[in-house]
Amino acid sequence: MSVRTIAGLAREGGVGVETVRFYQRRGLIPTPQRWSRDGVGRGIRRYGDEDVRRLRFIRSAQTAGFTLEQIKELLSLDAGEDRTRAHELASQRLAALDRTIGDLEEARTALQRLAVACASKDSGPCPIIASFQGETA
Amino acid sequence: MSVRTIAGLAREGGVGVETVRFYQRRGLIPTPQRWSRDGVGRGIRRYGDEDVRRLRFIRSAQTAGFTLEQIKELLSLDAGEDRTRAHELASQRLAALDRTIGDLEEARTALQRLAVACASKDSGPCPIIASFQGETA
DNA sequence: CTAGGTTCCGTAGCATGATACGGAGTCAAG
DNA sequence: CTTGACTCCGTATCATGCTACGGAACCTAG
Repeated sequence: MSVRTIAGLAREGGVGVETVRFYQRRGLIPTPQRWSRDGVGRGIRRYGDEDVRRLRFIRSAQTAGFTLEQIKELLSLDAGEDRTRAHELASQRLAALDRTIGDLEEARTALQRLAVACASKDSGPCPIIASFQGETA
Repeated sequence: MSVRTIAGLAREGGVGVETVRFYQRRGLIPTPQRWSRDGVGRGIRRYGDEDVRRLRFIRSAQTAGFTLEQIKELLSLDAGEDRTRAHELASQRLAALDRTIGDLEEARTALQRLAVACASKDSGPCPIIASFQGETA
């Protein structure tokens, strides 16, 4: 497939149509010209594979923890020459991501402690707050 | 230390005073009675160690990905008898957390690919979007 | 050529988690 | 017993990322 409407783009990107529009308003995705084959009306906008790639990149970058503003910058960098800036953004995010993953693994430990503590059939409350004590946090 | 004002509580919990108030309004932290030694005015509220523990628990639980609403439930469960519900909440979050950690590790790989790709001194744009392709997503 | 599903677009509203403001009350040091 | 910092409280505002609405234009199948 090579050309699609906004609904197709949204579907392939795994988001809703309104989300695509939202990204367009924020300047993350270009708003192509409206186009009609027969030249009668103003037509509707059509999207290509490049738009799908951009949209998917946005979702991935979000998972990596970039804000939409940063993603916007990354997208502009993708076309530019500023390797330094791109590297800087990536490194910073990588460091932050490692901290986050560490925090999450710590949280995971506490959560498992909690799950175990509340699994037994003993009566009485399970120590929810206490399960989260003793963290490096 | 055993008794403190809201500013002390906030400091020990690592949050701002307004955040403590916010949690009180949401019912996550109790609002103690106002108290004045000399019985003249209406006094101010004082907070104990238990409040500090609750506040710290809230921050930890947030890291684990619970929403404030869920944390509110956990806090009420901590005093109650419903081990089943507590276990359920913990298990669900644990599963979600594992998914998140997995996603983040995938993102980390992509990010590292990006950092490496943009580290070389070659001229020309570095393939930011392309660095995020080929994920399991 | 028409019916009804899409698209377009501006604007409004929502969910979450804070953060700020302002004025009156309270406290503690000097 | 004043002064300056802190507290209290209601209400307002913010930041992020969507999600919804409504009416006119557009497109396509029958």
